[in-house]
Amino acid sequence: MQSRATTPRTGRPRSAAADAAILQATRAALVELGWSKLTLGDVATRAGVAKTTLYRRWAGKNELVVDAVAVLFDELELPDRGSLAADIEGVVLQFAALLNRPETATALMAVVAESTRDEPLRERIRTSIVDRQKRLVVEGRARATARGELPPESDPEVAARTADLIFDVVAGAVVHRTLVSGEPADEEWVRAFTQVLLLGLTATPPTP
Amino acid sequence: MQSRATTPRTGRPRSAAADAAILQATRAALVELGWSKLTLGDVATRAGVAKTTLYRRWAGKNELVVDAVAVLFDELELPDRGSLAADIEGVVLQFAALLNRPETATALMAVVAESTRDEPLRERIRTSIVDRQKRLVVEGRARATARGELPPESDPEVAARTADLIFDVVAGAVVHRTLVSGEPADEEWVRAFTQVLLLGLTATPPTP
DNA sequence: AGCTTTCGCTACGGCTCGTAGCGTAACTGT
DNA sequence: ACAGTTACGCTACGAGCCGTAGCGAAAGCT
Repeated sequence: MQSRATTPRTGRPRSAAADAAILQATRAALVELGWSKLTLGDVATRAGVAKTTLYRRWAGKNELVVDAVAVLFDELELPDRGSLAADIEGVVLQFAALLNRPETATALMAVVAESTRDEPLRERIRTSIVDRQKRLVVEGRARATARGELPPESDPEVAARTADLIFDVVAGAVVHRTLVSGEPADEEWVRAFTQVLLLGLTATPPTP
Repeated sequence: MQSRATTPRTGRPRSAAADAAILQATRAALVELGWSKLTLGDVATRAGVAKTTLYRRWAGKNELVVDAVAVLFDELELPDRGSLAADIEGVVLQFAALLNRPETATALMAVVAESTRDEPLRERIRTSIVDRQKRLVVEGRARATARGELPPESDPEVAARTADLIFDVVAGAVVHRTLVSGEPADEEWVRAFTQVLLLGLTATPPTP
């Protein structure tokens, strides 16, 4: 049994430096050119790498860009700000700042568009990008439950569904606000959004 | 003063039938090929029109696809289901069904991606697609206010900001759920989402 | 050493783009 | 009816990018 089925044990190893150079060149090209005008030949030239090398590692533009952008989502953190409301506001602002970077916004929307007709690509997006964000939701809920701000969830299946719902609402709202509506997710907006979300999760229905 | 500054009164008029054929061919090509493999030459052939005719009316792929898809968003309606919750559920399900059509999802994400580097395109999307959806929010709130389910809003500026917030939350959540998370916005999900949203908008904060 | 895999480089056919040029069709005003 | 104006279909073109093939050299392992 070998450590990785896809990695041969013999022959010249793949250059890790080339990998890093290609991904960085991809991000730079995204900033300058955007999605549609980005060409793999250009990326190869920027990275100081032959075009054939690029095609040996990635099947096409989609896969390359997903990998190039995925690491940016690792920057998201969940600093403990003392209350659930403050935590949500903090992570939403971080996410909004990430979407303000031109390479992130363009790349994310473009690959999602392509993924509607490409199931493997969708799976790649899910594992490389979506799941890295979703952990923040789970973490935040656990922290709030420990604080006593949220009632403890007994049924794990219900908890998972609720986490998915929160995740889609938060990420979707920020993306739609910044990219579709084209208006900034500034502090004022984030405060109003957080209030609605928090109320929706914790409040008791008004008694008539 | 002439009716339209861009329409000359002399010469051969542009064929309205060609316009319709081109837009329909664009939608058909989107379904079959998706965004990246869609070529304008192919669209022209499908529509039974010369490629040059297509370029005389649209600047490129982006503009063409926006116009081809915009009309689909006119199908959205706000049937009176008797309560605000039911109204929201209804329109969210409609929107989810619209996003399940392959041409809508692919096209919407792709043009949004391009619009991050193209201000005129963003404006075109806003007037052609976004504003057509936003009217539903305004309409629904007015109806709910008349029913007494929502308190009347005195400050029109606050009302506008709230409408924008609701719109981004609703549309964003549905888009993110179906396209990014890749799971269906079925009735169960819609009910849970509506409950959170409605509670967030109407409930009073819990007294400790 | 010998073997294996990757690398850089060059070159290629194929496709799409967007435009130009031409003759013809459709409509308007005199 | 006739001239003027604009849109149309068609063909052709240079340019650019795609993705692959073939080669010799480099870099590792046994």
